[in-house]
Amino acid sequence: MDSGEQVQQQRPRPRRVTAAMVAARAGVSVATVSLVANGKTAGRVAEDNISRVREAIAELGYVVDGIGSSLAKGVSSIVILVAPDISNPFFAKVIAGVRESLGPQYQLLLSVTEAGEFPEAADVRRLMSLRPAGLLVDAPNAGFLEDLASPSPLVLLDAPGLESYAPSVNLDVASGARQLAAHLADAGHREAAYVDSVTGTETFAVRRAAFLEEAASRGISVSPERIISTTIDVGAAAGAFAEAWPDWQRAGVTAVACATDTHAYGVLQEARVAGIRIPEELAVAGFDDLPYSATSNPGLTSVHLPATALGQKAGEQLRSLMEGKSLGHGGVTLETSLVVRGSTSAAAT
Amino acid sequence: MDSGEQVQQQRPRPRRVTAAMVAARAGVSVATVSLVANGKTAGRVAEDNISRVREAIAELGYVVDGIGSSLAKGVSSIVILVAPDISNPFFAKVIAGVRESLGPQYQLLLSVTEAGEFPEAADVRRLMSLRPAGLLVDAPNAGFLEDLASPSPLVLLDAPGLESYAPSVNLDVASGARQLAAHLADAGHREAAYVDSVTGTETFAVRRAAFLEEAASRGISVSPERIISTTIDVGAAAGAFAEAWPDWQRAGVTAVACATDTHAYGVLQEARVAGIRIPEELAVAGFDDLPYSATSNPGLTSVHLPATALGQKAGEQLRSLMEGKSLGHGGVTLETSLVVRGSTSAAAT
DNA sequence: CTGAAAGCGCTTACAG
DNA sequence: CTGAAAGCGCTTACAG
Repeated sequence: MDSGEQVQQQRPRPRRVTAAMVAARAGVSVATVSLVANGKTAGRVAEDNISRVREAIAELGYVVDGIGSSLAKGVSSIVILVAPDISNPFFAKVIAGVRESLGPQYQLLLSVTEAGEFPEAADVRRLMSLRPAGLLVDAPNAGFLEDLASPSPLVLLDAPGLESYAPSVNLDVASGARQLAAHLADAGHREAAYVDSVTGTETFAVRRAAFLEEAASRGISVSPERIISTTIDVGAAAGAFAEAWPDWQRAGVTAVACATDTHAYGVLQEARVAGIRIPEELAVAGFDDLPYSATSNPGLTSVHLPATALGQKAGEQLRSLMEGKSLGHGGVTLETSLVVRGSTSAAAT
Repeated sequence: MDSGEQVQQQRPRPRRVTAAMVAARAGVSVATVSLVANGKTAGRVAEDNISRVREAIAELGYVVDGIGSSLAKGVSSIVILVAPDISNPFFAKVIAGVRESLGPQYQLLLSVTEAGEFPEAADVRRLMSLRPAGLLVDAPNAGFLEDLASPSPLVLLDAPGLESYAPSVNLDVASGARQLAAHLADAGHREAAYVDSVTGTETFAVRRAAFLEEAASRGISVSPERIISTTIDVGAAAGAFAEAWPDWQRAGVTAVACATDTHAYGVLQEARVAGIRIPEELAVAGFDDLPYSATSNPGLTSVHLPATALGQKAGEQLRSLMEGKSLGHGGVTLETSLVVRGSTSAAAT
């Protein structure tokens, strides 16, 4: 603690510096100040006026007022990121990627709602009244997009099957899901279960469908009563698994695939409590490949999803849109891949 | 995937509904519309006009324009949350807590920067030009607060020693740190190391100082060369630990305390690779008590920090401030407590 | 109780 | 190249 007791400074409340003040100081009109402040001087402002204004701006510490500017332009510098599940650590990386590619000109507004929920129509309206420069929607469902009808540039993240609504950046989760099913089949599993996310987003439907299809085609049985759903929460998943396990065990289940690593952690946790040996007695796997999946013991087998790249790509696309460029045709799809660790293979760590 | 191919709707671009349109429809002035829309009718608008306006609002789907309103009022409905490390999952809970207590009237704007960095003066200026209704700053340092000089209501989170700058909600991390040192001393450790965060925020300084002091007083030696720092990242911590371990081992180190669980995961990961037995050969502990700490094997001993409560309390305080109430005297401090698990105690899980 | 009007701070045709 | 002016959508004294 290097700060000790500090007395609250009673600074003279700094008056907001306006374009008019800069104009007066530089001896020009506010129109000219606006042109200079926005870098729109090309062939419209004399060199010496440019420097006079720049000086005045620096001296007064002038910053264009975001609100006034937005009202005049009809659009703000805010980019809204809507996502159903910010509590997933996966998401922090997505945000970081978005931030990086968006640059400092845009401010990122996070729309946070109840875990797994999308904002209500009223919330969306309120958000839109901020006149966002652009919108990013993560893991949406069709219903939400129908309601949205955004007049602002819009890019979807992780929205398989919804590409027709807006430019999308997707993850090839189906491929990862198939790799996982194949891996389990190769290891000799014949009876499996699936822990899904209750979030009604398309990406989870795709993960499950692809896994089930590939599993079936490889002789793994996953009957409907062996598919359960919980929120993306370690405790919730642990509880649901604890409740389901006796039946599953009786049915000879030897492998559980989970919609996210977070769900899988819950299963691992409960398994430890219940003394279920992993992977000998039960193989466990998830999606996300969170940093902790490499750390847990045993390590968690997981479908790696490139979170940062997802955010970056989406930010890039949105930026192009906001700058009025049109996008190269077809959405972007990023690769996923299975990372095998000790939770499904005694040979791995 | 229940959506299949959808054809992009070519909706007639929905014209923005303004107060003037509502006024025309209801047969009143825009002033009256504004009063009704803002619920400031008490003794100023006739009952039948209120209902006429309400009807018109509903029929047209009018929403007060955030930008126009902000400009007129001089302040927006945006609350800015500044934090140096959003990649820490701890943070997602803090955000959720803030969101909950702030209510739907305020929009949460996230200021995201490079991991561990605070926004530059220029970034802050740009943010302030949005005329935020309030500011929340997580784990700040004194320098940043000096620069900030915010005219908006401001509440600090996890800002030990900085209470003089603004109302604060703190975590008693020192107490947790002391409990941890005591726990290690009781377990017989005499030579320890510390993995710190490079983020120059006060909370980490307090954690370290309290740990070192209590350790020293209980006969645990942590010489300066046994204090290393990395970003809050599993891989970075793993690498730094790998490099330091040979020396530490030679010096007889049997315990490592980490500034965050994330750092500790890195140590656990590297320990597994290097075949270091936990906790027999090396005891490991962190701060945060992330959900994964209960799941890892061995479980990670950690100082539990009440993340959601932190966000909630801070949101509450800010809300009071924004509503013009003055705050009860003295900052709030939330308890922390040590959770002992297998990483420091063979007896625990 | 009501509305006309000023004003918030800016941007952008427009006339010169 | 430059500035006066209109306008963005709202809120808030103010006069009635």
